[in-house]
Amino acid sequence: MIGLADCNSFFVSCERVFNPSLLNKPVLVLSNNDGCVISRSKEAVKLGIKMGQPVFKILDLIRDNGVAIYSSNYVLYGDMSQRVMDTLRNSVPSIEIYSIDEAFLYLNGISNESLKEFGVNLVRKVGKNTGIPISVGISHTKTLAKIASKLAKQFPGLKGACFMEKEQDIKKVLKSYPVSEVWGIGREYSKMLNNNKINTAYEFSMASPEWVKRKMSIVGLKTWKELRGEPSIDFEESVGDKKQICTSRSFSRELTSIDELSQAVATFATTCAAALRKQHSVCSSMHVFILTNPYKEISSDYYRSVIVPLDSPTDSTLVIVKSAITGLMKIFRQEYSYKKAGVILLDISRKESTPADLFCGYDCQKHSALMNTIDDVNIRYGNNTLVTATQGVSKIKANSNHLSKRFTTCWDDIIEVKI
DNA sequence: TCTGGGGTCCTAGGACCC
DNA sequence: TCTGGGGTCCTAGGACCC
Repeated sequence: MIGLADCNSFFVSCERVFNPSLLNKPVLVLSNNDGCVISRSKEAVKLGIKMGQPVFKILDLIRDNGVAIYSSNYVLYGDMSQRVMDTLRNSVPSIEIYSIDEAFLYLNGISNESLKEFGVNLVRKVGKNTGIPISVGISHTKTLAKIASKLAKQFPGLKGACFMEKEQDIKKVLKSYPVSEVWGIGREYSKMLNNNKINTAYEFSMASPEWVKRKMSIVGLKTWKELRGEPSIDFEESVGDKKQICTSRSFSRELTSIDELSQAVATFATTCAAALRKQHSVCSSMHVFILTNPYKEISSDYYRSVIVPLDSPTDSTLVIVKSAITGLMKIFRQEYSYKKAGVILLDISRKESTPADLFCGYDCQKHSALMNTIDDVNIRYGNNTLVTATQGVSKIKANSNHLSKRFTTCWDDIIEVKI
């Protein structure tokens, strides 16, 4: 049997742990720049606030109902996530961390008779250890476990855990489960399926495998099999290396000068390079892109991007920043103002399996030593303590007007709270 | 005024090979 | 009239996830 543990309104729940007055009240956590809603408490959902909704459209609703709002505090959420995962890891044979707030549980060795009780106890244990409420779904496949966890949230009588085992029970659930809510079936496929008179998960599971494969590729076929109880999506215990590393941001205002844009792109490239080194990899090309504001009424839609090949595989911030700026110069146009930019590192491979390049054009060993030092300093004293000159010192600041403290990780914040 | 960010996998089609 | 056939590799774009 496979389980799925899913944190309820995770970001909101993290805020509540350190501010219990938020319990039972409508609370929102906002995206970067305080732009849109990315986590909602149950009470906020009841007010009709949608996931992804732009904040400026619901200001009245927020004011009239006393909704508490928070800027996203990823340092806090990342740390709380680790605590939840630690408890899960200590409670089952093995786990697969699927996202910041979800993990699949491998339940080998636990008898089916005790699984229902096991789920309820796990919910209690995580709540006690971390303060975070979770839901647990248990069934034959990952896709069915996902559905079970949704039911666990939906029906309070289940005490947070739903065990879905018997064929007739599963059939009954699938018959009233909208196909659009099945894991792996998004907006486009839902539309297509609905057009073909398939509205429930059960109807989908009754379609012919040939038809499903033709319309939805083998990915769709895997989902089809999983709904029928046949495990088809692998359990991955360890996370592999990333195959691409992306850093991109929207700006709080539109940027027009190449200097400001260069600073931003250099900063993104630097963040990417640090992540690259963290997984002991090198990259041999990158993608740089810039966008104007797509929501502006005067249509000036403008997306430009360029692939920059590197002379040899590298993990040097200096080389990566320089190449990113070279790319930016190729796509920048003076007559536009830009709302967003990003850098994606591509062609990533393990550093130790990449042969040294005799002709790389700079002193690789010196760069390596320098990068080690930069990483050490930035780990010890905080990100961006040591930066390249291109990044500049007057950073373009994101809007983040409702930020909570880094209660669990930052000494300055902790002291301030105590006082 | 104001609209997130970071990933994965699969397929079709083009370029190229002999 | 008729213009080979079989294969690989790469990339862009489309779908999905949280």
